Amino acid sequence: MTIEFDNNLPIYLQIMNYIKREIITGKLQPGDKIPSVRELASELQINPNTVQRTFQELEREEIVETRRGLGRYVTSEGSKIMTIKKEMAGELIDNFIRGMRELGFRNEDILSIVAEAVNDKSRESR
Amino acid sequence: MTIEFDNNLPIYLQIMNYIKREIITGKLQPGDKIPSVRELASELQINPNTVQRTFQELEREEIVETRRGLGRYVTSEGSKIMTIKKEMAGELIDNFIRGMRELGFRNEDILSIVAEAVNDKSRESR
Amino acid sequence: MTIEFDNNLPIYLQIMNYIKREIITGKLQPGDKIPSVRELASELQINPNTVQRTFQELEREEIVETRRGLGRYVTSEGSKIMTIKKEMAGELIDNFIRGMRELGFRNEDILSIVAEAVNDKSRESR
Amino acid sequence: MTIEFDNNLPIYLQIMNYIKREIITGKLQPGDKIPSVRELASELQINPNTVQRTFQELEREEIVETRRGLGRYVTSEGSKIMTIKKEMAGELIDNFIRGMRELGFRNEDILSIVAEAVNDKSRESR
DNA sequence: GTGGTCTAGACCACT
DNA sequence: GTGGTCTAGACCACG
Repeated sequence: MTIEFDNNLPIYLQIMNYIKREIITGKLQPGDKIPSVRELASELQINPNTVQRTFQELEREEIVETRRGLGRYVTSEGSKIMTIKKEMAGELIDNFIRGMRELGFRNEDILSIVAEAVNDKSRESR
Repeated sequence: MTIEFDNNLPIYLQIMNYIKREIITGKLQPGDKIPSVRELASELQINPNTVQRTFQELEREEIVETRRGLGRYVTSEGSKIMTIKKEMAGELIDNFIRGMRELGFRNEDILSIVAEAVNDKSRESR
Repeated sequence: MTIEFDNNLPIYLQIMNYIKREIITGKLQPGDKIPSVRELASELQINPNTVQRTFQELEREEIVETRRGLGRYVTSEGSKIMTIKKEMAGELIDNFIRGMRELGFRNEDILSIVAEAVNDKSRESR
Repeated sequence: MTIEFDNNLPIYLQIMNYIKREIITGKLQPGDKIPSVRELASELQINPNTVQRTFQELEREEIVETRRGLGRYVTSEGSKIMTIKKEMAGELIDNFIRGMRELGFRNEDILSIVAEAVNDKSRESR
């Protein structure tokens, strides 16, 4: 596991997003154990405090839960996962459409631009 | 002119975006004078230094130019405007599509979601 | 007469330098009349105050002198011209050599670089 | 570390130049940590904002990079250093030669003047 | 501890 | 009037 950090976004948010994506795409399943703070910190070469903060936030969002003395686990509540996915997608799309409208694009423009981009970029996907 | 400030983004960036949008949508034309630092600061109820920062960055992006002792003007190079629009739109769409892909959406999914969202939100547009 | 203004240097200094060069290279001779403030201002499309300032400074440096009711003239004292030339050249060379030394260049380096540059740039001269 | 400030040039530019020279002459190596904003500000007896401005500009020129919460470091890309040196030297020499030409000096004149000045000033160098 | 942003207010050079 | 720079001091997020 490696993450290329983007300097503009707090590291803890980048890790949060990374873990959420792992869950959404099924690489982390509900009930799976996630790495300990120390493990993850040394693996990613970052400060344990930062990892700690990541997990705190994930817990606040009820995506991860602590089992005393056993470690942290992905919430076993499967419905939560779909909720996260919808939330993240909803945010993405809202941002996008609001931004495009502010630039003066109309609905048809937006649709055709997306259509083009989606195909154009299919080469880059793996 | 009023801007509702969003606390998560630096004010100077929000003003930058605001002005870029004014240019893109034609409310500010190439060669137009933009407000002075002091004017805009008092209008927006913010510190002149913050406005100064905004203009400095816009100048670095060659969107605005200073004429000594006279004030600042939108760059008279019309071609710049299309460039800005494309840059801003490109960034929006890249972010969006990358994000959706990371969430596991496929091209068809993305397209249909956008189609739906665009119509759904047409009420809000004016 | 036209000058392309460089935004980093005050306009009045740029005009001063321009006039000094005209004198040094003999295009303006000692005793020649120079244009009036209004003439020069309208020719260069700048504020008369700026031209006024230029002339004031040139007068302070005794390069130009006012003859009441007749206009301004290049000083008739020929020796002054050589002085100006030496001053300007001296400043240029001091700046240059100090700068190069600060960058760690040695005497030999400086000489060879200048030799190269001088030849390299002879194409551009007209 | 002390800098004698020249009143004609903005302080932040003088510090920028100072740091660039430190890097070029090898006193600051790629990857080295540079002083924190507060440190340098108190050392040079200037306002932290001024130092901040300095570093911001150096960062924009990719000479320095920020590691979040850790401090700022000289870019580890060694090639950048030669680029800076060439840029700075190129600017010096361009200014110099253009200036001398404008004063009516010919290539031979320039060369001999430099030769003389370099030797003349060798006393001051160390 | 670090840097990033912002406010308040000042002085200066330039047009 | 304009912008450019600087000081003084504050608050915040991040690691």
